[in-house]
Amino acid sequence: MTASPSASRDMASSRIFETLKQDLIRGRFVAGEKLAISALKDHYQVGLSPLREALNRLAAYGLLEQVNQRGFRVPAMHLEELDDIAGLRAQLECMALTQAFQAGDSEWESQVLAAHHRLRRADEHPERVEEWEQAHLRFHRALLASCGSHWLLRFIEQLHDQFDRYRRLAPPNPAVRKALDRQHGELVELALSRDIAAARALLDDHIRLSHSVARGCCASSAPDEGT
Amino acid sequence: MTASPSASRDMASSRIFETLKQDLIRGRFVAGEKLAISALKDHYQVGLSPLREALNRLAAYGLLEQVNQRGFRVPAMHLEELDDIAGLRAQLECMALTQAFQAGDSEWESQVLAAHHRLRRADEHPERVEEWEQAHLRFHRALLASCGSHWLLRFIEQLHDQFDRYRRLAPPNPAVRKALDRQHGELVELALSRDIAAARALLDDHIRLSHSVARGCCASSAPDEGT
DNA sequence: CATCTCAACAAAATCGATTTTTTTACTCAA
DNA sequence: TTGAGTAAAAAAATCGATTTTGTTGAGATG
Repeated sequence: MTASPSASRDMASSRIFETLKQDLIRGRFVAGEKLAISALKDHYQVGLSPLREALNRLAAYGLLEQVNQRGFRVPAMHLEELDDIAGLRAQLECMALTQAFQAGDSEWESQVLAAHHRLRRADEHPERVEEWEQAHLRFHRALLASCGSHWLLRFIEQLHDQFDRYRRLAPPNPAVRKALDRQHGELVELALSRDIAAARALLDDHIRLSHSVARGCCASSAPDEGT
Repeated sequence: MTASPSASRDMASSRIFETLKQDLIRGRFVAGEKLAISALKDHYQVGLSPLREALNRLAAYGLLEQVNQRGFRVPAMHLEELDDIAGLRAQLECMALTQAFQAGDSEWESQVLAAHHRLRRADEHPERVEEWEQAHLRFHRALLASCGSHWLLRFIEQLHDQFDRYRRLAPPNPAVRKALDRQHGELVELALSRDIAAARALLDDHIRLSHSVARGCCASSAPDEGT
C-alpha cells in the first residue's frame, strides 16, 4: 500500500500532547504560570487521564516542570538559558551538518531541495504564520536528516523546540526574515556542493542571528530575575 | 534549614518511574518485549494511573516505546544504535569536559575528589554491584558538573542511561574494571591540572573501551536483525 | 499587633469501573 | 489446506468518583 501518513487516528492523549506542545512553543501560556488542570480539561475538551499523560510526557521532554505535589508549571524563561540553548544548538547542528554532508545521497539532496521549495512557497503568504513555521522546521530537519545519528537528531529537535519558545516571543521582523531566507538558499547550494566548512560557518551565523533577535526581545520583555 | 534531600516523599508516580527506569537500565526486561500493564501493576503494587504516567514519562525519555493503540514495549537493541550512542556520548562528554575544566572552581575540584574517593570505596565491595554503579555515575556527573550547560548535561545523562542498557548486558570483567578504574584516577589528576587535551583523549578512550566491551557482548548475544 | 492553630476549601493524585480497540479462536467456503 | 470473515476474549485507553495533599483565612493566643 502507498504511504498515507494520516491514516491512523491516534489516541486522545497523543492529540492533546501535540496540541499542548504547540501551544507551549507558541507562547500561549505565560512563562512561570501554574497550569490549572481542570481548566485545561475544559478548554481542550479532554478527560483527565489523557491530559495528565500528556502533561507527564511534556514534563519529561522539558516543556513543562512538574512540582512534587502541586502540579505542573510552564518553565520560566531566562536569558542565560537562551544562550545555553542557542550555543548548544549551534554546536550540535554543525556536528550533524558535517555528517549529513558526508553521508547524504541524491535522495537527500532531493528532499532538501523539495523542503526549500516549500519554504519559499510558504513565504508568499506572510499572513499564514504557522505554515511558514512548519515549512521552516521541516527544511532544517531535511538538511540534517542524512546525518545518520538518531540520537543527535532527537536532541537537535528538542533544542529546536526549546529555542522556538524564545524566538517566538519576538514580533515578526521582515528584514530579519529576509536575511534568514537568503541563508536558507545559500545552505541549499552549499549542501549540493558539499562545502562543509562554508556550510558550518553559515549555519552557525544563521543560528546566531536568530539568537540575537530573540535575545534582544527576551532581555527587554523579562529582565533576568534573581531568586 | 539545612539541606535534607530525602525529606520529601514524592508521589507514587515518581517512585514507580524511578524504579521502572532502573529496572529498564539494568536489563530486567527483555529487549523488544511488550509490557503487560496489569502484570506491572500487580508486580510493583501500584495503581493504573501512576503506572501509566510513569510509562509515558519513560517513553518521552526514550527508555520505552509507545505504539499507537497497543501499549508500551521495551526498545529493541541494535549494534548500530550502540555505536551511535557511544560515539555521540564521547563527543558530548568531551565538549562538556572542556567547558568544565575552563569553568571549574575549587568547589568543583572538591566534589570531583570526593566522588572519586567514594568510587574507590565502592570498589572494595565487589559484591555490591549497584553501589559501585551509582558511585560511578556520580563520579562522571561530578566531573562534568561545572560545564555550565544545563541542556548539555541533560543530554549526556540521557545518553549515559541509554549506554548503560547496553553496557549492563556484558558480564562483569575484573580486568576491564581495573583498567577503567585507573582511567578514573588519571582523569582526576588531569582535572586538577586542567590538562584539557590529555583529559579529552583519555575520556574518549574511556568511553571507547566501555563501548568495545559492550559491543562484543551485544554482537554475540543478539546479532543485528533486519526488519 | 504579630503569630500560631486548625477548620474549610481547592487542587492534585489515585482508584475502580467503563468504553474502545486489538488480538485470538473458530467457522465455513474455496 | 488455506484464507476470509466473525464472534469471543484480552488489553489498552478513558472516564467519573474518591482520597490525599496543599492552601487559605478566621479566630485564638502570646
